[in-house]
Amino acid sequence: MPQPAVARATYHHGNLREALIDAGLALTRAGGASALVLRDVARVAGVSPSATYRHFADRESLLVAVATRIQEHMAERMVAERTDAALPPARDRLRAVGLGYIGFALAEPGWFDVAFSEIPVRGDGELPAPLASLVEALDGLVADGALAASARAGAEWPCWSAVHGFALLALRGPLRGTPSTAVRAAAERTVDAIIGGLLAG
Amino acid sequence: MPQPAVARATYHHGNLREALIDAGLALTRAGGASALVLRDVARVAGVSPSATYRHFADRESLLVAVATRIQEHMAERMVAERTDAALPPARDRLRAVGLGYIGFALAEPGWFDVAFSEIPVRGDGELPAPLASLVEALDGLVADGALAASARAGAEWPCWSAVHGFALLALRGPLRGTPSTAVRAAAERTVDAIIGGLLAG
DNA sequence: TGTACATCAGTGAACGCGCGTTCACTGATGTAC
DNA sequence: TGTACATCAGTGAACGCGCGTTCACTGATGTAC
Repeated sequence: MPQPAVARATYHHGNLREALIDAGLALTRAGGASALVLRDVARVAGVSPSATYRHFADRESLLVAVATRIQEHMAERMVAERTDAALPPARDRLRAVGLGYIGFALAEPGWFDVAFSEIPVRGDGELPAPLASLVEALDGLVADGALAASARAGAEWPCWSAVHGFALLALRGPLRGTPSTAVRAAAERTVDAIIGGLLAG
Repeated sequence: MPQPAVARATYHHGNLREALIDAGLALTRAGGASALVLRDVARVAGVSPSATYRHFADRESLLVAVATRIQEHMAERMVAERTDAALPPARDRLRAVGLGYIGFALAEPGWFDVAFSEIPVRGDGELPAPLASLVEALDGLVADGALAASARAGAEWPCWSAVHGFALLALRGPLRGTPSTAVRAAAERTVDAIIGGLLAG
């Protein structure tokens, strides 16, 4: 039972909305979406449960706010790094994006759960923040001539499917409990296979 | 509020265990794992809620029984058919298995949820029933020389990852609501990409 | 510069629902003699 | 063939917990005059 993170000096909190999101981040990091319990969020923020309703209409609103924050955080962490110097840069960038997605999921399973398993996807057709680097990487491959312009549309789905599915199999599926080096090898193979197939097709 | 499926004539049910599983199948088909509510299951089976405890230790046990049944059902439906006569038979069989997995998920989202999203995977290292045809298809590719024997180990993961991820993106992700022909095209592209990459690597 | 008052941001207690689970019980069934 | 009794498979009511949410309230803050 965590105590209030910060004992408040004043009756008015000052920045409760942000504090609630921070509390949500702390709780979901350890426990996933189901750990976002309003009583707990309020306690961690040092406030009574009903105070949350001054800033969020309901639990779902807070969950969406937390999920969005996580997606932004994930996008920052996924700035592509070189993973294989033998590959052409554009292709390696796509590889890094894929491995970064999986890497984040395995490093932060609770957050990944909130950001990509529990949240219904936004209706506006906009992709979540971490997908922006996927889009960029694919555009880069077209610019380099590695991917035909005519094949660009919809190229996100094979890529995203492979890494998303792998993350879930590794977190909740039969790969759970497998030594991390073996998981890493399987992740690389999955990413390399989907990219290879995409560029060959 | 569904009424008892069958009004019982006798005090003793006769085959309540099976009836409870059937009720679970009916409920989860429409509502996924969260629709497996013991009161509802009992009502559909025409029995009082506490009667379920004579046959299952708790909700989780019933859920596992229902999930297993679904997996068996899915495996039966996934008997591979030719999908592309231009491909070598072994390769086309793998393609059919992948498209079958996705097809089942899209046709029966509630059941797919129970069988592959909510259930923690069995600890015995055994793969769920529908994966047997994946194993067979991969073995067939090795027998045909399309896949090197040295590359056989772990080849399940890229394949399963791609179709599993695609199913989830199509059911809960941004592809939800897309016309089914477009979804089908994206599914085929995803399956073809992962297979192409796997056989090329 | 001080006072009245609207407004905003909290509190604390409780409501209410969903739902797994338990408990004391009753009806039906089979088996020994 | 009938009776006593153990055993099994149900019933019905209620417990109890988690947890989102509401409601009447109180403390703090800012603004008009």
